[in-house]
Amino acid sequence: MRIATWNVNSIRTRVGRVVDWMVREDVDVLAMQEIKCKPEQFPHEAFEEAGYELAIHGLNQWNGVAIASRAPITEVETEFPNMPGFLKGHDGPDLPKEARAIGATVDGVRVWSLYVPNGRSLGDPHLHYKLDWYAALTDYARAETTAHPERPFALMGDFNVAPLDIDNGDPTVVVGQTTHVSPEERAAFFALENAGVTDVVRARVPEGLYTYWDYKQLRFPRNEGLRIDFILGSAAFAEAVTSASIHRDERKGDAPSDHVPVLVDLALGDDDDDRPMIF
DNA sequence: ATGCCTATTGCGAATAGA
Repeated sequence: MRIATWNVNSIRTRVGRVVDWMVREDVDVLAMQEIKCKPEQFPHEAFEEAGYELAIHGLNQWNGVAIASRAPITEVETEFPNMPGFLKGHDGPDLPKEARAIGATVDGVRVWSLYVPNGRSLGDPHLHYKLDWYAALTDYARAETTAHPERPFALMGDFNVAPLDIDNGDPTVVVGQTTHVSPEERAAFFALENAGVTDVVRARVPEGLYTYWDYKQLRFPRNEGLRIDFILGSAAFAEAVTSASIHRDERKGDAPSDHVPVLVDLALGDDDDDRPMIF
């Protein structure tokens, strides 16, 4: 199974690019973030014509997540337990939930497409929201990997943290001045990894390969990006991974997303794609 | 450097992204 994540930054603007890439790369499952539309606005025909079914969670022009899959999608959820909500200017326990998470089961693999809150700036309430979101996600990951250790489980998406200094090549992203690299955000990311899910891509790609470059200030031509998009897999998921790649070329050309896709190849027990069963 | 990129809503300026 070839499974990928991509912050598409509006699926309506990017649908041709996204489906072309999926077909070209023989992708079986794609977790998308920032679709920026409601389900009824999603360009589903292009996916269906290419052989994919969809699970979509979008409430308005902000955020929005989806999963496309060649194999049937079951057990769709649009939030994890205790996922925080957010409403600017408000505080409290019962704020509306944003469209930042969708979970589904495909071929026995439990996958989530996640768009972690940005944080906006140091000291902004949105940063507290981001850290609360991480804490609830960490509790969920620990519970899920403990309850079903045999089931491959993956958290995929835009985590909006550059965990290591080598993941930050953007000179405007500075420890002590901006989000994404603060000790608190990095600690939240590492706590998530310590809850039973690990980065299955890092060891398989070159150091200093980013997944995001700001549209401004020639960030991409200067290669001043961030590595903030990840595939975090449980032990059962991680041991099935045979290869991984970051598709930097998808930042080139006309009307790219500011993020590029991240892909892993899984050798599952019932995988009949590429390896004949030998008796 | 007084400007910077893109998308959405809705038709312009505001919000958001990171």
